[in-house]
Amino acid sequence: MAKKFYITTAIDYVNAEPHIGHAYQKIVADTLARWNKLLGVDVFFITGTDEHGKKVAESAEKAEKKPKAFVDEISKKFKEAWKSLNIKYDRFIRTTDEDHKKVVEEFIKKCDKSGDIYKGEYEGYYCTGCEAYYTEKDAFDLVCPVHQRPLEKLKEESYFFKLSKYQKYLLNLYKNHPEFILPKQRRNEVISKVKKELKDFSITRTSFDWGIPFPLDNNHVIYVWFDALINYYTATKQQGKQKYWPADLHVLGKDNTWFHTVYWPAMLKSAGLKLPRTTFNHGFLSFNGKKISKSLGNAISVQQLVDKYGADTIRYFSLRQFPFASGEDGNFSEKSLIQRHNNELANKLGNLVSRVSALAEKYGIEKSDMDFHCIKQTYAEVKRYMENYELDKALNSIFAYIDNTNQFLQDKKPWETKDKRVLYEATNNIKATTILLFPFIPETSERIAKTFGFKISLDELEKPLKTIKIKKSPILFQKIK
RNA sequence: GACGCUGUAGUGUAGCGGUUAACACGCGGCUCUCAUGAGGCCGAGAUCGAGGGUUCAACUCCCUCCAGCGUCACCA
Repeated sequence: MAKKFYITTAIDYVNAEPHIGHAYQKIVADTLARWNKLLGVDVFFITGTDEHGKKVAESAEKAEKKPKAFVDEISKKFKEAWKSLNIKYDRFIRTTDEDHKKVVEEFIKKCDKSGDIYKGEYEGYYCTGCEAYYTEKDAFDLVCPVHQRPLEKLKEESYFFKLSKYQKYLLNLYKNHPEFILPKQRRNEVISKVKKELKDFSITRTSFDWGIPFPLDNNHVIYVWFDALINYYTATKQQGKQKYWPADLHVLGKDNTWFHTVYWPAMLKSAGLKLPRTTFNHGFLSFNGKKISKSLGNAISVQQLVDKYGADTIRYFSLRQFPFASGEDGNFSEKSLIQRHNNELANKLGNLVSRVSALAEKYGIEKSDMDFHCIKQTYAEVKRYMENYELDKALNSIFAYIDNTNQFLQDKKPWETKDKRVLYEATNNIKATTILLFPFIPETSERIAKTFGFKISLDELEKPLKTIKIKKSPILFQKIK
């Protein structure tokens, strides 16, 4: 039986439209999913939207829409954005999906059976003007930052999850499974915080009703986070998908780290379910040097970007520019994107395909006993990088190989010698390059494969190419500016 | 404030005990002409944040300092 790989992205909160920050995460996850598929692994890849909670209810109200109509609309935009970027997921899960609600209810009952849910009082600082609670961090001097008036200390009935009970369990988990929290610096942060103190957390609300009803008490709805995390489990409860549980990799932003590395494993333990293998907590992107912020209104839409630059350019740039594995923040600058598009995609890859296909059309290709050593080596390198989430380095390796092929051509001068075997070799190199590039820039890879008539599959990597008639490729990447 | 991370050519990064300190872009020169005014070759450019220490040997380990950044739970 093939090895399985269950990969998820965070599900996005639908109080605003998708921006490049959301897209970055999906691109990485899609590339990892495609890479594993290429390796012959049985992959299950999900993404989706998180649609409950107070903020969504408020945003809907502002837009003068019913919550459901509102989330339907925004959720659709996320779906469209991922389609335009060729994010090929197996399920797009929404927390308003019927099966999800059922699974969440069952999940809570299981936690209750374990004795981890109790009724208590949620205490916080409340502003009647905002109708919201503030933490002491947000509200200096316990004064509402919006209304500038003192906050009231209020109590509200709420159900709690016994997180405190799992402190030792979690610390053990981090110790015995260092790969549970990647990258390393995030792990350190979590460990030191968990060591300090772990408080139980409130899992229900009564002040609004846009949420899944709490199965143990109908006056309450479930707090969004508790409901949202369970989506990963829900997706595997579908027919035939049970075999994928637990997740092998949760890809998420560092703002979600605490929930995925503390709440989530404790919840799963409580419900008697297996834990995911790895959570990868990546950094944030800024856009042209500025923080992406809904309030600043500078969140450029994914659709706009794709229209402007093309899906593969966005994918390539996102994966090549930022050292994903480091977990550091990065700056998505259009200037750098254009540079990389022109130099790397157009001049190196695009031009190589163009020159080789033109030569092959003119002179033809003829099978030769070529050496696959370099191809094997590049593949091994790329594989190693991919295992470590070093997508930028993997691309660098592939492009070094493209440089090699350009050098090889310069050296052999097939336009003078008309040596069909040289062209055959160059064509094979392009084939290898294309196969390795497929997870990163699928659309372009497919176009190249069509020009040279090969299948995108690892089996083809070292197989000799069929000597079909080749026609000059259309331009793959038009230069920008 | 607590804890943690980072500081390497103009820019983005790699290296993490012994390298002529690497790669990409950018920059300067030369060159081919099959190709998207693309490609190839050569070159300039870094006393590896500062100061101590450990070591036969430090960008690489330790300490101090300076600078920047991150996390600090109900924010998807």
